[in-house]
Amino acid sequence: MIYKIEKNVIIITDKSQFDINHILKCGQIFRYKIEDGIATVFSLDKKAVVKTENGQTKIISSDLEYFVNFFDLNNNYTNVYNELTKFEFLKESIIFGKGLRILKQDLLESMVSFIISANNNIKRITNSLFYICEHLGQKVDDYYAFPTLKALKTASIEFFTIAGLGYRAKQLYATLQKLDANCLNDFIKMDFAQKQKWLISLSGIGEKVSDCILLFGDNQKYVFPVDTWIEKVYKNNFAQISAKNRFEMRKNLIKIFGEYSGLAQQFLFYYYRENNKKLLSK
DNA sequence: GCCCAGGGATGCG
DNA sequence: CGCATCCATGGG
Repeated sequence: MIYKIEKNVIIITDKSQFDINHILKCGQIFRYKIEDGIATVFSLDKKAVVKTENGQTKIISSDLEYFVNFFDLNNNYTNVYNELTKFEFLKESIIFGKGLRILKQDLLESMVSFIISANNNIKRITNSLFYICEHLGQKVDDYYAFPTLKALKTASIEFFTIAGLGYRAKQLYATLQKLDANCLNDFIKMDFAQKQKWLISLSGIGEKVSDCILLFGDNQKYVFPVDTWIEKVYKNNFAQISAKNRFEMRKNLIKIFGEYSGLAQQFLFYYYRENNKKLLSK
């Protein structure tokens, strides 16, 4: 057990298991703020405030059970770290991002977030998502919830354009019109191949976005989202393993990292994106 | 003005 | 199939 709950606060003392800065800044989530060292995280209609003082992390929320699952706190990462460290290539990335964890986010919120992420930058993705919440989500205390599917389906293409989605506005609109509570429930019962096939059949979702949704919104391990950064990492470090395109890079990387693919990808994305100038030339 | 950002859809051979 | 091209938009 890496946490305890005292006086309605989750307490974590092992920073090698949980570093809120790395968890939030590694690109898996967009709805968060860090001000004066205090992090605020939003997921669906929930909010958590995360403070770290004297090496002790406190998570404060009105729904602790939700955030125990969200932060995957019943999963001890010690063993995973030991296995990941065996990959020499990952060592620097793991040292840099020690305490990074894969969040267990909502499926629909992940779908919307990563459809918007395509060929976009993180700042603009963040602004768009907050805008959508402010205008379609219910107000809760001092913030806005992620909208319900019903609310999202009422939004027009024009609304999403104003939200800054660019050409992704009509893609998101089209996908939302295809969704309902039934198909999201059916998704849970599908096997991996069916899930991937269904996701890619939707507008605005290709292989990379599908991998992000499966990794962050469905806790899948055998995925390796290859975006522009991972492509650079590949060209700089795996040039000897020939790959014509991102599809082949993904296949090769999953073959190398196996069940640790999703997490390895996240460490690499974070490390190389944060340090790109000195590490990547191609 | 150019290039880039957590790529995907489309059309052409 | 593989591949080239287009797609909005803000920032560097």
